[in-house]
Amino acid sequence: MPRRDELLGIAAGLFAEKGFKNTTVRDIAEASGILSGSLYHHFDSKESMVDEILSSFQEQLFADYDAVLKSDADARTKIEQAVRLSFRAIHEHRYEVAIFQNEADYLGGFDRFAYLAERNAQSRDVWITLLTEGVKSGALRADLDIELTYRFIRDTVWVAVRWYRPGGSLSHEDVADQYLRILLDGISTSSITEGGTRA
Amino acid sequence: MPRRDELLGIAAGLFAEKGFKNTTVRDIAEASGILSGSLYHHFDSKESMVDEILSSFQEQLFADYDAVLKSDADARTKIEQAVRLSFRAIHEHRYEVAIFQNEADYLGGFDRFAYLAERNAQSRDVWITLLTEGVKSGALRADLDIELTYRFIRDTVWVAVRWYRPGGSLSHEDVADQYLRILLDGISTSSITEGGTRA
DNA sequence: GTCTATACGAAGATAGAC
DNA sequence: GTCTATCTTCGTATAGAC
Repeated sequence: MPRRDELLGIAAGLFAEKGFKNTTVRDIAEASGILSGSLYHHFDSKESMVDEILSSFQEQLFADYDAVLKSDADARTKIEQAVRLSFRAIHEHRYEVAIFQNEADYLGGFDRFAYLAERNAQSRDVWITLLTEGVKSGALRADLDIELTYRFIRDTVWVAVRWYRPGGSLSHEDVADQYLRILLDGISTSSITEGGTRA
Repeated sequence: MPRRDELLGIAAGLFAEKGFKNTTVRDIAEASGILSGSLYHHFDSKESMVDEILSSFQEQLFADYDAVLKSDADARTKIEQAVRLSFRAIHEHRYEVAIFQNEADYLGGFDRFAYLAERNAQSRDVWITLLTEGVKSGALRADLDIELTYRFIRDTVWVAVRWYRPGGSLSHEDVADQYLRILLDGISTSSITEGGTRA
């Protein structure tokens, strides 16, 4: 692995654990076994490091979403796929996901990170499309508040990065299964609706 | 309102919006219309400010949880009450909730904020108890992974502080209703279980 | 590619006048 | 209760030697 990538990986771990602002350039250098000045041989600034970490991750993630969106599976399958790929992303890129979750609000305020907001909007489009399809096709309840459901799914999925650990008792596939089960069917044995389709 | 509380409120807003570390003592002073040195007449440090904000909020919140836990309602009702009071807390104390959500991990590392971890454990106890009761009483599916379900609920509820705004199109009661509906019944019109109780 | 040395600014905090 | 002035430490970043 090129030195540059190695350093980025170390930085990502620290940013994810302690936060961007709470991680000093000296911390990153020390964790890498070099001195802070030496980092500037590889990067122009601490900001450039997060930038590279986040942008390369996002690019990959959205390529995956696009593939799901464009597939010809039915609405419900697409939703399941989108959820599963999100948990896979948490598994494979947990530092990147954590940094995005924790810092996007703050970083998004700078011009340089305007793409974060764009990606967010893009992700919303994907989900709103999938959910709308789902309701139209009859796979999802017709009385759903699509916007709220989108937020619910988005939050539910990504927030798992706070506790998910690769190598724990549940694999990312297991977690995705359980989450989907709750999301699709709920935790209750009986419905609270009056006049729902199931009761 | 005593000056002290007024200043705490202003600080809370800034901490919630920009993060603890990203908010400078000078920011707080400026937003309060005074100079940074003057803040130290009221507080010994920036840390003391978050400390006071978080600890007083937590005390109140846990009193509410305890009341639910000790009530003699059935398991399902208690779960609903616990969810509703959480959304009410988001409504009434959104800065405090946001700060806790964003900074607990980092702050929890300091001795002074050890109580945050204790409160977290306490909250877990409440939910595990409620969910276990729920399964035992037959109100919740017997095949639930209690630990995972706890995390799911905790995350789902509190993360709403990221987008909920008082005065928006949905009241906190509306949001709680919709969340409970999804949590309890899911978003689907038909079950994905094979051998579930409903299918 | 890393080190030494250091500049520069920002941030938390203090002392004493008003 | 706030201001003026200031100290100190820390963090980002740079320059040039090795």
